[in-house]
Amino acid sequence: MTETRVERKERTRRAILDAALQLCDGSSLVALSLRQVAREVGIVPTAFYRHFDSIEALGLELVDESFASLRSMLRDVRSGSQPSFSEVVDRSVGTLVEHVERRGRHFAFIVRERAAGPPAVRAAIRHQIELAQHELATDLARLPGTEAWSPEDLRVLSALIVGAMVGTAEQIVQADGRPDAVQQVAETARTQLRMVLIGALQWRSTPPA
Amino acid sequence: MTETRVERKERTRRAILDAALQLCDGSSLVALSLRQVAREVGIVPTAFYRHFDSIEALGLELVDESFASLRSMLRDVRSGSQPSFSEVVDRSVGTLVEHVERRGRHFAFIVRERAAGPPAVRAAIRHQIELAQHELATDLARLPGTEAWSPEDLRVLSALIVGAMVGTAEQIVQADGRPDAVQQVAETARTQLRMVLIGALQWRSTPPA
DNA sequence: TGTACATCAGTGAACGCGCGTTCACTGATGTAC
DNA sequence: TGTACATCAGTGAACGCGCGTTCACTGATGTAC
Repeated sequence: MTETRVERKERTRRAILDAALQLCDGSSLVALSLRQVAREVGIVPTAFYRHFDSIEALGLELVDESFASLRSMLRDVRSGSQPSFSEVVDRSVGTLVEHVERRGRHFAFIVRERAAGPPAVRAAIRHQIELAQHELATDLARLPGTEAWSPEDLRVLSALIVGAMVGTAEQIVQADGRPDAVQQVAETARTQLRMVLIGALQWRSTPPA
Repeated sequence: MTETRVERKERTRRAILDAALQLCDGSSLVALSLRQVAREVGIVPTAFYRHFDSIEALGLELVDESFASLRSMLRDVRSGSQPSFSEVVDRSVGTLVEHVERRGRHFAFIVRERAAGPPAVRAAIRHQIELAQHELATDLARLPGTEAWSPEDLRVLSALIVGAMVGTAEQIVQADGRPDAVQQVAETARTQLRMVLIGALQWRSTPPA
């Protein structure tokens, strides 16, 4: 016996998640059938039920996995001593690129299902993005220059930045591993973040004309 | 005879497009069947083929329709004399809100299928968004304060603004007609645009720290 | 105006297929003694 | 260590259903003369 029953089950479960992620790449979870997944994994369709109640339940699991890696990414960026804006921008974009490349299918999944997944999956993703925005707002409040900001302004700025990052992740996924395209997207993202942060820093001192 | 054969055909075609838009609301085009559409319209499934080759072809038609209204929106914002930044922001956001509310399902369709539609539909949407970004870059080049900008910086800024507007449209669609929620999203969008434009105006004179 | 023919949007039967889900089962792994 | 029993991941047949697509058709509308 080289593998316990528990380990074998976990391996099948993992295979189901990976197969689902791969098969709905380029389509959507709502167009994915339980039988396709079972076929890909090499089990009989009914065996699927030993692991998940439905494709939707599987989708919720994938949301959790995806955001676990996203949160670890955000933790990386936050860690370390208080850096300059320029450093924050470069490190944030760099970490995003690295993670999207490493977890490409998970990010593609999130980007897709956020708008088109089963309702429960969409709700779960929306919730996770709101959490990310909230965490970012908390961090922004600690940066010099934002002391006088209202919570509302912090929220708005966080939403803008997270939105731009989601857009960036989308384009990296679309670049599909071509290094020059990824570099171009990363450079665009860096410039955009700088523009936003410059605007934000002027926000109180220079009200809109 | 109150209706010619051509008029009757056009009416059915219209009904098919509307039914498809309604039925894939909350799901996706890839999960929509020809038979569902036919049932909703009140024709036999095979009659569908008198109007479209496939659901995908119908989707491409919906993309064209959606962007026709988006382009008219952008034309509205561009028209008129050279206004201040503040006016541009307020009018742009106002027009966006109005159009998304009036053409809610079309915008929801675009937002959804952009990430999850059939490949040809996704490509068509991406192309139209690129066109919109290009048009915006052209207009930005005419505003005072951008004379010294590189084409690349204009492109980056356009992408940032269009991205934020897509995000805003997404949230308006999500607000689903609740006036207070729509107002909140609109206010957020106005603030975001102001932050971005303030940053952009400082861009040359204040390089990132 | 009347007639004969053409067009073509919509019909309805039929097909083979993949789907989700049920059910009773098998047999290797795990546990109690 | 050996035996008897429990667990449970995976099996395989069966079901009814909705799907896209084919085909020959109908009959009202439109056109040519």
